[in-house]
Amino acid sequence: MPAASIARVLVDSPLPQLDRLFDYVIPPELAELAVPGVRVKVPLRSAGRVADGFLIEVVESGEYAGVLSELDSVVSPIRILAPEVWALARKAADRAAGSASDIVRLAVPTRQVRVEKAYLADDRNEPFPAVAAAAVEGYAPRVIESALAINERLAVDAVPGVREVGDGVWVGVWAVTMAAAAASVLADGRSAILAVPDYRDQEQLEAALRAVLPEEAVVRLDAKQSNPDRYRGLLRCLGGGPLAIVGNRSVVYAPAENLGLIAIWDDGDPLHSEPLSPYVHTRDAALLRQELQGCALAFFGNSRSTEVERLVELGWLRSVSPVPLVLPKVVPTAQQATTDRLAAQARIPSAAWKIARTALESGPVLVQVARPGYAPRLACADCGQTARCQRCEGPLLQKSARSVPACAWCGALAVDWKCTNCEGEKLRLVGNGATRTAEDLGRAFPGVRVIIADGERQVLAVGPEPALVIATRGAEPVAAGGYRAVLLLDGERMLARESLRVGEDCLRWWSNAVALGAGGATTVLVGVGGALATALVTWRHSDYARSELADRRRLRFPPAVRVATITGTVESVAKAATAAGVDPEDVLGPVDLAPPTVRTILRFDYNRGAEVAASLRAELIRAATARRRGPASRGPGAPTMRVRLDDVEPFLES
DNA sequence: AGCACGCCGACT
DNA sequence: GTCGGCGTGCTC
Repeated sequence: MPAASIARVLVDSPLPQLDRLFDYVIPPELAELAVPGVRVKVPLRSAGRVADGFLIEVVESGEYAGVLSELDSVVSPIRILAPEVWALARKAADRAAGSASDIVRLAVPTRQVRVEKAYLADDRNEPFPAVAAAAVEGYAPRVIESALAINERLAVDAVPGVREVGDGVWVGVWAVTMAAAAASVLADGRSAILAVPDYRDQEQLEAALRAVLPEEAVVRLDAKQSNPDRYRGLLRCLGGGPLAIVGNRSVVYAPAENLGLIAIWDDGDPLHSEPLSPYVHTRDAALLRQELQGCALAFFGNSRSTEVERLVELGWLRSVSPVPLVLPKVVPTAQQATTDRLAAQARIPSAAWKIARTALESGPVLVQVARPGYAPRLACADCGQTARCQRCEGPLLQKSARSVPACAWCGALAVDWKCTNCEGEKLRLVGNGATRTAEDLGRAFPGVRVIIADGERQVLAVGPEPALVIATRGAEPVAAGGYRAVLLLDGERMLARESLRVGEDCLRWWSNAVALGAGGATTVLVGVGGALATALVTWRHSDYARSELADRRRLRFPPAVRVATITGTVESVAKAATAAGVDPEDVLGPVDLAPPTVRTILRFDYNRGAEVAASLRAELIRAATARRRGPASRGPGAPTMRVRLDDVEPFLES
């Protein structure tokens, strides 16, 4: 054993100026425990103050010229931060101009002492079962399996539809495909990481995995779990055998043994965008990890994001489509006044009403709407001005037919409401929420059961019996046997959202609803035409993504370019923008947010990414170190500078 | 973040 | 000649 080794330690602190490794002498009594990956405590700055950290590496001689302190203690012998996860954290943080410890915090949940003790005491650790490969169906034979075996990177168009994977349990075919892909990797003795945006997808994927893998081969790591459960899952990953690790966004940082595949479902879903600094998107973390570890990588989706399409065009990802192609039947219908009495009652085109009526004879029908509640907006009955809360100016809405209108922001009931414009006292309902649509449809289809599924009333699955299922976008339940028809009612309203990504988002919402239909089911897209309707009807998602990406290139919008959003004082933002050295034409702003905060957006090409991120990072450290400098940035009111790279919605507020 | 170091104004 | 103001900078 060498006389005095040095431990290089990552201190667990969000401060940008501490985001590097610190050297400590390993005292002889800790020599055996001090190995890479363990949690440690180290003295920092003043004697007596200890900070938590992770031991990253043990070296013979460090670069630090000064006098070294001693490692205080090793918290636990478990090497909880795997070396490849550390490498990923460092790389992801650098790309996002953030701190590696912020990523490590996502990767390693807080320590659970009891869980750890139980794990260490239990040396008969669960065995890792042998796994048989399941064929990936719906594509050319063995195309996906062979690609995964040689660590290819794929963009896979999902097969629309649903399938039964257990006793009355139905899931999207995509989940069956991903489970089979995972099984083929596990059968090869390698692990698979499977990332899904939300718990509804998670439930489906887990059900599909249970059908092809033994229970002990599946580990879940998701935000809905309790901390001890997550920690137990993480320890299980360290066990040494091949596993399918399922979870949402931060599962991409799981310490998978012998990683063979990272698979991501529906990468366009905004839930894949990490809301915590440094805001690294699951897709980007997966791409970095694939490069570092050389495993297979696959993006699965019913639609295609412009980001994935860009990588396909670059040749970084290979596009794989189902064989034979599965084309759902989609009919666009104009939002026209109808002469059909019952259809008029339901406020839907008569064609849609007729299709729904026929379909309801054999099973459930899905109706997708944009908003929950009864009336999403209220207006003055006399002058038409949007009604606002008299206390806080928030918009009024009505939750059910007989409830009193209330403020969407503060919840205050709008009693004794008076129009600020014309003194009118009567309110008029504007627009239809899911509840109101449900009432209207219920009247138009007497005797049919109506089920409402939205954020408040979550329904994961419905049976094969005839029923009208009214769901807000993204909250659609899976129907046993698939829906016999799908009505996309609020397309026009969904498109009215002001966002760079509206088209892409709408196509994703609609496609995910279409994919829940049974084979042969008809989807009616109401009130939408043009390129989006064409894309849905032809089911050529890559064509749409390609033309969308071409538009973004023309306008220099992401993902054709990368963007950095900088907020802070006028001076700090201007300084950071200048230091980044991007073309003046690519500096957008500054625009005023809440004074004295301003925001500037920088655009830059991918090949300049590392450079720009490093320069913004340096500026952040400077701003954090030299706080309270000029009189303008003095005091606690001065906003701290913030940097966010590759925001999904860079041109919108918040 | 904390906390020490350091360079100018009022004091025994 | 010294005590202490807080502005500045570092943390192995």
